[in-house]
Amino acid sequence: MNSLLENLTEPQRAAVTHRDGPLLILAGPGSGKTRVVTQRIAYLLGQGVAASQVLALTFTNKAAAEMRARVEQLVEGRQVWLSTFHRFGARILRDYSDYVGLSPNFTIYDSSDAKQTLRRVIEAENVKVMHYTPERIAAAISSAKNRLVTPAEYQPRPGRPLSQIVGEVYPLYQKRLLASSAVDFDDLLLHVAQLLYKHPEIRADLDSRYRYILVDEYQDTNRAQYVILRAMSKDYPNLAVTGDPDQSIYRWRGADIKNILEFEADYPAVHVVRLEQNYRSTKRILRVADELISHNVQRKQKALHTENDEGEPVRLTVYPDQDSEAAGIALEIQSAINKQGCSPSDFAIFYRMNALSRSLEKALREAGVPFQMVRGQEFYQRKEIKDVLAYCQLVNNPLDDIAFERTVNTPARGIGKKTLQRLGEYAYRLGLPLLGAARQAAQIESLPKRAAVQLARFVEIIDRISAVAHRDVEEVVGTVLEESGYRKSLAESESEEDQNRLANIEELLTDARQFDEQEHDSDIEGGQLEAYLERTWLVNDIDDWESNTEKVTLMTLHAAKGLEFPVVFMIALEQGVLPHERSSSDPDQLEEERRLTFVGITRAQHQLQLSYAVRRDYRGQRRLTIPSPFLLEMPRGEMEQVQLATKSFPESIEEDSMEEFGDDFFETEIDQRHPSELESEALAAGVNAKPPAQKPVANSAITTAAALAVGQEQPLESGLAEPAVSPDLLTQGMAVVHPDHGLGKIVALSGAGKNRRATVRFVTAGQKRFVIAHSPLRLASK
DNA sequence: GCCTGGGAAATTTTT
DNA sequence: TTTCCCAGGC
Repeated sequence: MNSLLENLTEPQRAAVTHRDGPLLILAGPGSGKTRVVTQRIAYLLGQGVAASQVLALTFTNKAAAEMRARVEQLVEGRQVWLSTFHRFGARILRDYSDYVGLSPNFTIYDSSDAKQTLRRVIEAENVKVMHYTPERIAAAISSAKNRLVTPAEYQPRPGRPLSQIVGEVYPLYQKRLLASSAVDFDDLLLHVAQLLYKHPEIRADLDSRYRYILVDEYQDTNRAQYVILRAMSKDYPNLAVTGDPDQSIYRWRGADIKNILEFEADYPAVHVVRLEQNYRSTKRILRVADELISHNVQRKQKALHTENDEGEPVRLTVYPDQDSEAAGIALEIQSAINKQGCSPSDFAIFYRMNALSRSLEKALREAGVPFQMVRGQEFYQRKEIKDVLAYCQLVNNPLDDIAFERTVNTPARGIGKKTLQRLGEYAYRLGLPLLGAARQAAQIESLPKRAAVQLARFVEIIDRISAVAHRDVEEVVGTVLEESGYRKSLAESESEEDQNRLANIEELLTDARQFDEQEHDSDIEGGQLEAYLERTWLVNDIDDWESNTEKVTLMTLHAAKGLEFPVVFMIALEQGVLPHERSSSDPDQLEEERRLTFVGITRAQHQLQLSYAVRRDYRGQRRLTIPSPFLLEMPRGEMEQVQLATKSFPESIEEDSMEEFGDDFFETEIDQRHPSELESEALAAGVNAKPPAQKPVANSAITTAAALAVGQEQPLESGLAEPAVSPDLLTQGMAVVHPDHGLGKIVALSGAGKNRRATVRFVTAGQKRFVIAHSPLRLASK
């Protein structure tokens, strides 16, 4: 046990060994916070606390997985409950579902299901929504739920049309969810919070069941989470929270930074530990981060320091456009791997929005650098996967109308809009779920005989699946595929797209089998299927991000929180991107964007490059950019600027041709300045600008390599391909070249003339669909 | 009832 | 640029 504490600093040890009473760990980035939390768990167990009395809550699945692995290392085989808040909420709700009006086998709707439900409600009740989209309304409802405002409590504000609509829709929406025995993500917290304050005996029970609660990223908790934690720490106030106000980046989801700023007021007996020594980054990186974040007003003063090396200057690189930004980074990584023996996993590239990753993917692929992208909700969100899972969902919860609607005519079995409308009316009148109504199809007068028969057949399918619902998930899924005819309909299809779907479905079977093998000790009463479904709803991907794989990591700044990498690239530090344009009006939101930037910077251990592009194409539009104001808030003395610009810069924005890549595309000096470059110029002047020739060797070598390669790329490509052809001349099986994806083969064609589309399978980039007339596809020459 | 094509709208971050 | 929705034709 003592060895457990040996390598800890004094404050770390204090946090680990604090036994009873509230504990606030203010942990700066890279201060060993996760280590402290996991060791604390081990310490408590070592002190004789039962594993079942410890509850550790995180915000994301990634963090939970990471922590679980570390705890497992420290105390093998001791099962502490460690999960995300939402998953915890789901488990609690299973036990107490009837208290909140749910059945124990309730469904969890993801945002698109929730949106769909909202649509149905608006439609059915004929609510006037004016110009407000379902998304806007959903966001407003979500925000109310996060603030713990129930439908009954919601007060529309006069003069706020959106709130008037929400006041009308929110209760209907909630009623609909309950009727389907479904919850949305927010309900997982809202219901639990209500349960706790409405039922003192349940509160007391849970409070004593979880005597030691640890919370990670406490700065990101919202009102509902706050109330849940308070309720469970009354009789046993052994609540240990860790967090860093400077890393609060989920305000938009209702996170209330006050929760952590006022923790000491909430728990007067609190013991506060500050972890301010950073073990991750170089002094220079840390100073840049520290100086930037000091521009925030809403924060707790913190003295970050490190005993690490001074390190290299933080680099600020200006690229002419996003493609050279991507190519430059890709080549730099490539050369570091080849020449310096770095591993691809040493590198990470962060961006503000997923939409910014495209150029990077392309550039890395072309450079032959392996990478992994962390994108939320990949696999389980695919249409075919959701279709198949919807059958399982309906079998698991027959009240689930969304699942019914999704499955009833997928694959097509002749049950159309009219039939569904009539069925819906009947169900609504009698207060039945759609599946229940379908069981009575023969008695619905408005339904033609044929439609009634089809519905009855569908009900039979569901019943046949239900018959095996208690078996292993793989068998359930397999039965769905057979009985529903889903597999057959895909297998019969000629299109490559459907073949792909088929492959995905096979993957789902594999996933189900793995689940059966690994999670067989599940203690959920509803059995395997329910446990599996819960995972598909709350875990965003089958294979989450892997830290020990030999790949470069691409992710959003939000996803990067809690991670660290030797070398970090942050792209698009541009006004409107970082900070995001939707945050510019509100000072609070601007502070959050600054924190987001802070989070990104502090992920870097040894090297950090910030970059922006002078012009950037975004949703089809070319824009000249303005450098992020955050760059001006960073200490210039710690930074060095690299400017890659072009002589032959297009004079007008309309000019959409990029063909003038020449040998002199990259210049080390700016000869002819584009108006927008004046901005970057001004910035450059302050930032220790050095002529590239005098830069450190490593940098200049890389820069030159990047410049050369990018400069040559274009002629190389065009040399390989023929000029564009008329769309109708393309036939299946033809070899084509795409500037982004390289060589591919046409596997399917549809439409004609300028609407003719081609599905192309690329050698390296997988399968893509194009409108030929608008695509840069060329015939490959022999 | 089903499918296709055309047009319009919407684009942050995650459970 | 992509995605979603709807109308119209088969």
